[in-house]
Order: sequence, then C-alpha cells, then structure tokens
Amino acid sequence: MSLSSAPATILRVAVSAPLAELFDYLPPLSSSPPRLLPGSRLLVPFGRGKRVGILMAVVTRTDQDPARLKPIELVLDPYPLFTRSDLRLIEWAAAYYQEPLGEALFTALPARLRRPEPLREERVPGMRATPEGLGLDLRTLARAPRQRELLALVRAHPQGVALVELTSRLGDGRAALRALRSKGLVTDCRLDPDTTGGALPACPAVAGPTLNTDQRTAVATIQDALGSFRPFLIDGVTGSGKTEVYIRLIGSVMAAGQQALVLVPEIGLTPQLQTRFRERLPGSVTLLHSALSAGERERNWHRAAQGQAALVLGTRSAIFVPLPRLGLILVDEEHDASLKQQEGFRYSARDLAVRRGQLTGCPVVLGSATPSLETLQNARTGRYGWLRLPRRAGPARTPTISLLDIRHQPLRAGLSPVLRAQMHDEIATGNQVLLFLNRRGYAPLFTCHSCGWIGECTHCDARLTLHLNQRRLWCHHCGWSRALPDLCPACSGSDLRMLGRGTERMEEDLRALFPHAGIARIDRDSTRRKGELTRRLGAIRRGEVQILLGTQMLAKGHDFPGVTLAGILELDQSLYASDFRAPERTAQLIVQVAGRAGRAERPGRVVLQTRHPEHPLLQSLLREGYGGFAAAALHERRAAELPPFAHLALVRAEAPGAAEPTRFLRRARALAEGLTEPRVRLFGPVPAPMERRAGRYRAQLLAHSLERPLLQAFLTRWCRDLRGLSRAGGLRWSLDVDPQEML
DNA sequence: AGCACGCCGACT
DNA sequence: GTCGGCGTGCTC
Repeated sequence: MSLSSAPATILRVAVSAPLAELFDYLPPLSSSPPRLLPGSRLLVPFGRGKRVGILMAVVTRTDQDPARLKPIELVLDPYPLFTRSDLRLIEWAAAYYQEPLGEALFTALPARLRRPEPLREERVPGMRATPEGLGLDLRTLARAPRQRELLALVRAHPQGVALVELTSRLGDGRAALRALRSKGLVTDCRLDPDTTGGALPACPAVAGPTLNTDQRTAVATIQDALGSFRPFLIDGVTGSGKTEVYIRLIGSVMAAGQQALVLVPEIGLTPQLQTRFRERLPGSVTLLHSALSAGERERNWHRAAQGQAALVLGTRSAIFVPLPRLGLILVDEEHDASLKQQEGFRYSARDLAVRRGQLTGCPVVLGSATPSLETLQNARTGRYGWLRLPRRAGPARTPTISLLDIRHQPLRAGLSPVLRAQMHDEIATGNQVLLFLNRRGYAPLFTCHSCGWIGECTHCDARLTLHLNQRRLWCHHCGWSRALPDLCPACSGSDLRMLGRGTERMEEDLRALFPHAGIARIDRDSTRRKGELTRRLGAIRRGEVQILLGTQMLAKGHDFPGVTLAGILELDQSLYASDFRAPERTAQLIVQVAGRAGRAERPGRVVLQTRHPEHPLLQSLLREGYGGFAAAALHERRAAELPPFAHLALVRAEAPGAAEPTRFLRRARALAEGLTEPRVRLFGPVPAPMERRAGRYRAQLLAHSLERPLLQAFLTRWCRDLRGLSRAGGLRWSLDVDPQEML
C-alpha cells in the first residue's frame, strides 16, 4: 500500500456550538485508531479549547486547506449513540427549523453526555431479597399490600431487580421499599445493566375490555399498516376509548419485538394514561420527561437507545430519543400547543413525529378529541388515514352544551341565577359541579378609585394581578411582583379597589354562596406544592368535593366521573382575541371542558355563560359540534390564506431599547427583498402585541407563502444573511417556523 | 457559545 | 497614562 494512493480520511463533525456548518478533522493520532462510526461523540480541538462533537460522516475530501485540519483528540463512545435514521431525523429538523445542527444534536442527548464524559455503563442501582426476605411467608404482609407486591417481585429475580424496573412495573414505591429495607427483607445492590429487564416482554398482556366496532376498525386499520409509513388521525370524542386502541396497537408492536413511542403534552397532567399503560402493559413503560432527575432521565434514555425499553412514554423532547427498533409513534392530544417548543429550538414534536415515521417506515398515530386544523385538513385530503370514534365507549353519554345569555342578568360571583340554581340542584342530588375560569389570582385589576391609578408591571406592558392570600400584586408575564400597597402609590388615597375575578376570589365567593359544599380549586397557585394536585384529585374522586373550580389545568386529561354539570365562565374575551388561532383554541377548550362532564353513567351538561350568544363560533360549535366548527374554520382559513393553506415563519426581535427591534427587522426585510422571491410575502415589522415584556421591547416580521418548499428554501438563504447583521444594542432575534402563538 | 482583538470613555 | 465597556470576527 503506497501512501500517495491512500485516500485521505476526513471526519465531518457537528460541534456543540450554535454554528450551522460542519467542521472537518483528521483521525486521531493514536497508533490504533478506534472505529470511526457516524453518530459517535468525539472530543475535538476547537478554537483555543476543546469541544464535544458528533461525527456526521467520514469522507475523503475537504473544502478546507488540508494543512489547517487538526486531528481529533478522542473518540468518546465505544459505539454510536445515534443510528443513521436518528441522525437523519435531527438533520432534517435542524434544517427545517433553521437550528444549527450542533445545537439540535445536543438537545437530543441527556445533559451529562453533552459534556466530554464517558457513557455510564457501570452497574445500575437495584434491590434483591435477603435470605430472610426469600424465606418470609408473604401472608405476614397482608396488611401492607404494597410491600407484599414489591417483595414478591423482588423475590422473582434472585439476582436482583433494577430500581427503574421496579418503578416501571409498580410505580413509585419508595415508602414501601424503605419499609422492606428497614425490616431487613431486601437490600440494595448493583446490577449489570444488560441483565436487568433487558429482554422485551415476549407476550404483553393486552386482554382487556371488548372493543366496539369503531375501535375494532381503528385497531385493525393501523395494525394493517404496521411495518410501513402511514400517518393516521384518531378523531375520537372524549371517552370514546382512544386509550384502549393505543394499548392494543402498542401490544401488537411489542409482540413483534419492536418499540413504541408515545408522546403526550404533559405527563404530570395525564397520570391516568400512565396508570392505564402500567396496568395493561406491565413491565414496559419507560418515562422520559423533564420532571425526572438527571440520573433517571439518562438511564431511561439508555434503555430506549439500547432497544431495551419496549414502550417509551414521553413529552415533546422524547421525539428525539434514539430507538433502534421503532415500530409505532403515537401522539396523544395532538392539538396541544405544548407539543411545540416555544423558545430556542422551536420544533413541533407532532410534525417531527410524522417525519420520523416516514424516515423509519412505521405508522404514526395522532389522537385527539379536538384535532388541530392542520391535522384535520391532512385527514380530509386523504394524506392521513382518518379513523373516527364518534361514540363514547361504555355507559357514558355525550354531554349537551348550551349557551346562557347573561346580558341583563343579575350576577352573583359572576354566576347567573340559572347557573346557580342548576348548581344547587346537582349538589343536592349528590353530583359534582365543575367551574372553568381561565384566570388565576384574586382579581386581574387593582386600581385607585380616586385618581384612576392602575397597578401595572414596571417591566411589561401589562396589568398586575392581585393575589390576596400573598398580599402581593404579580405580573403573570415576567414574574415580577410588589407588595400590596395600603394607600394609592400615586395620590395616597385610601379608596383602592379590586376589579374582576380570578379563581382565588371565585373560591372565596363560592364558599359564601355554597357554604355546605366542599370546594377544590385547581390552578397553578393552589397546586404548586408537591403532591397537592394529587391530594386534591383524590378528594374529588372520593366525593369529598362538590364544586371543582379551576383553570386550563382542569381541562386537560383528568376524568371526573361524578361531574354532571360544567360551567364555563368569562370566555368572551377569547372569542375576540387577535391571534388567528384564537377561535380554534377556544373551541378546543370548550369541547375539552365538556369532555370532563358525564363520563360515568350519569349524563352531563355544559353551560357556557356569554354576552355574545349569537357569535358564529359558538353557534357552529353548538349546532354541529367540533367537526362542524372545524369545517367552518377551515373554510375561513382557506379564504384568508392562513395555515394549513399557507405557511408562515415569524422573525422576532427584542432589545432593551424601543428602537432596535424595528430597526433590525427593517434591515431584515431589506435583505429578504434582496432575495427576490415574489411568492414569499412579508408583513411588518410591527411591534409585538405586548410590546414590552420583562424589560425588553419586542417586534416581529412575518414571512408568508402558499408553497412550503419555497418558503423553506427562502428561509435558508434569509437566515444566512440575517446571521451577518449587526446585533448591537443588546438585540436578540429568533426565527419561528410554523409559529403557534403569534404573540 | 466562548474567546480574543480592538477601539473609545472615566478612573487609580 | 490604563482598565474595561461592547461590537466584531473566528473557530476545521
């Protein structure tokens, strides 16, 4: 082998820095170089320091001056962390959302692995039974079922069970474990990760309730598609048994030895899905969400990436977890806004799920009772399979929605006489009532009746919300607060008044109005303390509560079988909000709240208090349900050339000074016009709807096109130009592709 | 992102 | 005279 004919080996590396380009390196100097496989982490010299990089490709040519290339320092991993298809997904996402590839790749890794630290392959913490524990008669633990269950499981694995395995099978059992440990029945041990629950369960237990016709059709249709790419919408009303369909599908995928990925908006808010999965698919649920500790997250990530986890249940960021045997992707509540990251790398986990299914060659199932208009349009055109579950499974009946015109009505605590009477009736019959009020705090406005002073945030263009139990005025936009003044800060007058009503005040009013009813308030303030949400949900389930009062949190995921009446208050503002998605969001909220009522055998009704009963949104929703509303809304979107019939990208700019954002965006617009692409229209720059927020002025510029590939190509070129613009005056900018909130 | 370089304002 | 502010450019 002659040196001159040997082709050069060039390593193309994505470096952990916000840089769009790859960097070229030479192989390491060591005499026996380790295998250089794409997807492995490397330590590379970068500038005057060292950085972690991901090897993207091994090539023979470079555009750089070969003399400038440096050899890499070290290969950090014994095998690639990303498969080729994982890399392709992240590359695609980085290009689509205009995110530097290095940054995108590193968001897909557990935090510790973003640093030059070795894979942690040492033993994992576990539990094994002591000789005493092995010999114990389990009946002696009859009064402690949790301990008995745990001990039985630990005894079934004489060599020990990993803690992650215990949690995955039985949920949080820390208290019971502590008890068993103190009795000397079990002891901590360290296990070899490969032997701990490494094998996929051969035959998952999916025997369950009998499916109705719609459910059977959905399961069969998707099962037929397993093994190839096909997106589906499961358009199923609340209580139609979507979860049961999910479980059957996951069972099929697991039986075929493949992995299933399930994305949910927020795991904390949907404990029921998790519980159902654990009961029906025991030993297989691996969680991935931000509330896990860093160590737990990393261990679960490894279980997924090494193909051990059969079912990964995660939030948004789990869309990037490597899954070598992926066979099915499921996105529950696909309409939910939290599937789109709102800062930094602004990706949509739902849209990436579809892309990932395409790259992997597996079905993607999007489920919702209130599908997004984007997904619904894809179903209408046949791009997605459309599986409808229009009937509630089991005894529950669909709740009736009615409007309550509150004009000229004498309101008490914001409740009309009719709603108050209905509440009394339901409570007297032993039923529960749910009140939805999407505004936390005591009062949204605190003002001086003498001089007109209004409590406003010093950092935002926003009013301060009064929180009476804390005796403070809070800004809900930046988190700033001030003590409640006793006298008007402007005129020193003493006639200070609170106007409007949030959930805190509503709770107080309800206690006066319904003195004998148990009341549970569910909002961010009342459930901030750990375990408080669970405690309140438990009290509701046990029937200790007659009135449930809450914000958005209440509308998501939970079942309240005892609720027969749901009242929706103060929704009128959102009917007239400026964001073009506001009607869609409002309709989804109403239907989701309605879904909370009447899930057991008792029928439910929903009463919506409004001063605009004639509003077309409310009328179409009432007459034709969500489907009818959506059809009308899609018609309007088409006429207005808005998504899903057009594609948007929003450049946001912010700076401490008022002039810089607009000045920057004017230059950005000039650069865009220099690209001469008439099929991309530009709107703005305009100040953001709340111009000043957290002490920074904000403005935005919208790009619009009817053709997505065209917009995409345009954005790539535009971003290159934008990165060259001066960022003087503390200016920061970002690009949001497919923005969800236009604020 | 870091980090160095370089160019102007007020301080031991 | 310098210390340090930020604005600019570069990293294979």
